[in-house]
Amino acid sequence: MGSYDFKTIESKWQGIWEQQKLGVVNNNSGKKKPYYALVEFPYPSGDGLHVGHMRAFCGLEVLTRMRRLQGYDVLFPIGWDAFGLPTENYAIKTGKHPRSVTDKNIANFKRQIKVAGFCFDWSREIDTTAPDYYKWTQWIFIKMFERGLAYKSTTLVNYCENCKVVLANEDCQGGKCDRCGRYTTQKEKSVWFLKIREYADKLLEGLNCVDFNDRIKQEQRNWIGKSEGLQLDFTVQDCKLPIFTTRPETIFGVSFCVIAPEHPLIKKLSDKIKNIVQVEKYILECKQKTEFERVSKSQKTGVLLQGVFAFNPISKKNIPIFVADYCLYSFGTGAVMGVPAHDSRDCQFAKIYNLPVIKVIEGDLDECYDVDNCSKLINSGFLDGLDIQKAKEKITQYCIENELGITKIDYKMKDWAFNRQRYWGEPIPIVECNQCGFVALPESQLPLILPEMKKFEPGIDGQSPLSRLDDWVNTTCPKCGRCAKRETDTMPQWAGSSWYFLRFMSPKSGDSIVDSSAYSKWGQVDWYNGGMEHTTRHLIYSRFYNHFLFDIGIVKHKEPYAKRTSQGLILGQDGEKMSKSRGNVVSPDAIVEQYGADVLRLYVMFIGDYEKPVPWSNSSIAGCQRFLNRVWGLKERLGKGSVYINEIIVKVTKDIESLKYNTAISSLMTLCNESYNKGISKTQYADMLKLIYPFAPHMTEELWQICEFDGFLNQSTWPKPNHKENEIILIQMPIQINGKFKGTVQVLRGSTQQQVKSAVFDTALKTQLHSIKKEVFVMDKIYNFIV
RNA sequence: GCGGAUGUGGCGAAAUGGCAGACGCGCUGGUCUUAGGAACCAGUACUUCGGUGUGGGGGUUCAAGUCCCUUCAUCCGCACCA
Repeated sequence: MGSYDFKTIESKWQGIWEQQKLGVVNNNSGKKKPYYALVEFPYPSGDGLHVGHMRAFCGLEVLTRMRRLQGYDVLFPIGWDAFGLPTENYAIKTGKHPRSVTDKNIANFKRQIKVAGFCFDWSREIDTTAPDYYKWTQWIFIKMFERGLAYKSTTLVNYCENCKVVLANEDCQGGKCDRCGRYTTQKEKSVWFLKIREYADKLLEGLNCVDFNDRIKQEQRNWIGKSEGLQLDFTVQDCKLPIFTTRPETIFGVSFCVIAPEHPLIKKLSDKIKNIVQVEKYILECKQKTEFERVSKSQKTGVLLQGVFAFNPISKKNIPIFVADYCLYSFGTGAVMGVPAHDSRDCQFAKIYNLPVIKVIEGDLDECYDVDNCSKLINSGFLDGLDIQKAKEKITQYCIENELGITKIDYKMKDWAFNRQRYWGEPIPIVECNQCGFVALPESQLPLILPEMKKFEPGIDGQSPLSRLDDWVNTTCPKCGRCAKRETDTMPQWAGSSWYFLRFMSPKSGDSIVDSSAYSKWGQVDWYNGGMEHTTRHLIYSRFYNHFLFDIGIVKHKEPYAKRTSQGLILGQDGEKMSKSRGNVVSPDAIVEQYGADVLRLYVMFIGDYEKPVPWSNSSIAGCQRFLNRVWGLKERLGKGSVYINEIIVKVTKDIESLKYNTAISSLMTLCNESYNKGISKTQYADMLKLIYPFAPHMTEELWQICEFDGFLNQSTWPKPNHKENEIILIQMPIQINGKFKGTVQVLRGSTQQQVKSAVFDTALKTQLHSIKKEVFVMDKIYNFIV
């Protein structure tokens, strides 16, 4: 059996599909059910597509190929998330313009996607760097600005010295810059923020009505990090010192207070703090610590504020105050009540400074951080004897009634630091006017085009390149007409990708972000697949954008994506993450060249559990090639015999719906092997080709034509199981004695207990079945005799 | 520390509580070939051939990889969040 000529066949069918406009879907073709499948549009890097993209795209490619045969109108678009640092850095390094670099990279990506046979709707291709696209990215920013959701504020922000850019918390998780890996520093800067925190609860609630896997939901919940507690006012001299706690019931266990180095109280009390020189020195040391040093939970440090005390309004005691950098200014009130008996961090700190440990919850351990909820309060005045929950309620109520505190909710998630001091991004459409303050450009002035620049290196001291264009910077205020200056920073890369799923519905709409009839056809994305690494970045940002657009009446669904899945990484053959430096990168181009697109597609779907990481194997891929060659070879043997295909139809359909591509393919392999043994009819072969088509569309289309089946395979219909009446299906039924497997008997499917029993008594097992105590029979599954 | 997962052959893995290891790779032997990194056929967990085997230990059940308890190990995410 020879192999098929994949090169000729694949380019032939790619040409035909392009002519047929196979991926193109019309917004007005009313009757069919719509289905919107979305894969994350790629960042067109200079390295080209890697096999990870193939896996990410192929999952929904397979689904959409099936959906079209099932009679859906399928929207499966693609575009380019093309603004961003790597392109800009590469352009600076090579002296090219990011536009030309981007265009070249896009052309390469497009070529690679096409030779892999993906069936995207190219008529809807979008590019976030195109002015008619980023017009709307800017428009959304203005809408947020108008509603007070975009504001500028001077505060400490994450800054990467290497990339010379301010970063959002999402861009430097673990304190490291996403782009270059370097630890970021904290810098005081004037920065645009989006009030994503205002949407924290909506983002949490929204998770309850979408079909995301639990891992994704949980990571998002953790990232948002909601905590509910009590904000309670201690007093220091005449000043209030609000502290935030989720454990108000431990209030009688407080033996000290800790405030963050940035806390304003220190300045306020500076003349009363006796050791202010020492305190200021400590604060300076904290500022000079790198993020790494600050975050690593080494020995806790701090300095006592001498001469001042905090008054605990509940226990009426005065307690010492420390400044210590384990207390974060960015969370709660920047001040903590120290309860060393019931908090491990406070305990560590108390040990260093010999502070009293007051136990207020009964328990065997010296330090009981994790007490169970039934434990009773002790040493706690009017809370004594209550369990933790009751005590919590009572103290909270007491504080509110006596106006000592309020219940408060805080989030780990911070507002989104939104501007970048770099060139290759969307200009922020705001001017600053001495008279009117910050003023948004009117919609008629959008898009605000990114001006041409020859030299666009980041400026010294974090100045944006655009600030060097005096002609561009100096403008007039749209409100009062006086002189004004443009904002010179650009938006982060996440801006353009936060709403792109909407643009695909009507990519050319000139007068609105999305055409309303197009929106009413497609609405939510039915299934969105992308990388796990975007869970607390793009996925959260785009949900935020959509909730906002819902609130201003642009979209009708609160949540943009009904279902979200994430493919696992494809690792190198060595089991390590693919990277150029390790030299373990597999290029899809090389695989397509050697094996063809169908084999590559089939293999990335067969390689393992779709949602788990899996190492690439250069030898395993040959199995997929053999399989396709065997399917090819079957065409010579049609009509001689018959094979059971109904179960396979059901299984493949179900498996494709539920990300179990590997088992779908393995059952097709079994079918193929059986067809060689038992023979296969022409109609069964037609069904088989349909089932393989989503994975290996080129070869199956060719076989469809060779076998002279009707029309094109891509226009046929997805097979349905065809159960013939009185079809005789024999099965091997396992027989157990005392729960141990003893052998099988061949019976008709659906045989009754009596029928199976008599079959068993026709075998040698009969001799072992003397005094039967009990029998367990499950039709078509098992017969267990207890003797 | 918190959260989420995952532990099954040499490898990737499969199994609505019902024959553990399907399917594929690799490996062993054979057929056919000038040749084999082609194709085909047979075999491939361990075994003292009674059985034993899904990280370890308990339990529920006629029946456990699967459910419950416990323990160990690995991976991922967040991480001094009060």
